[in-house]
Amino acid sequence: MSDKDNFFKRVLEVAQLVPYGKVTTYGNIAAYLGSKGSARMVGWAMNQSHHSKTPVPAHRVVNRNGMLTGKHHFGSPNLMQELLENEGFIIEHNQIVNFKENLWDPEKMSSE
DNA sequence: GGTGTGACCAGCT
DNA sequence: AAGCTGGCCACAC
Repeated sequence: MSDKDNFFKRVLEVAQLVPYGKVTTYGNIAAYLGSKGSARMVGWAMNQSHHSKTPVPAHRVVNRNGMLTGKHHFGSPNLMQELLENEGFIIEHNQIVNFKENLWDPEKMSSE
């Protein structure tokens, strides 16, 4: 395995672990990886997630406010919202209304 | 090899 | 109260 992919790939893996109808935050993923302050890196990995061979549900990853900050990176700015709404989410002003209700934490799995 | 930036977060002014 | 800067780690030029 490539050692350089440790963080980058780890973020993608966690993102792929997010179940249907659930969302997680950059900070949670970063904290789960042990680097709470590297939330930016999580977003960066998401940017490269398009480059990743594996399909990454980046639309299930939002910021701490539940806002679709990265919707602009999905190819279509409304694509992210459509995907979330398709999973039963309620988006208002680019923000997930029931975000907190469907918030999923990687640490909560504790299946490591 | 140094500088800048990036889909963020939290603290300080 | 709101705005801004710093900090974190990795990648591109």
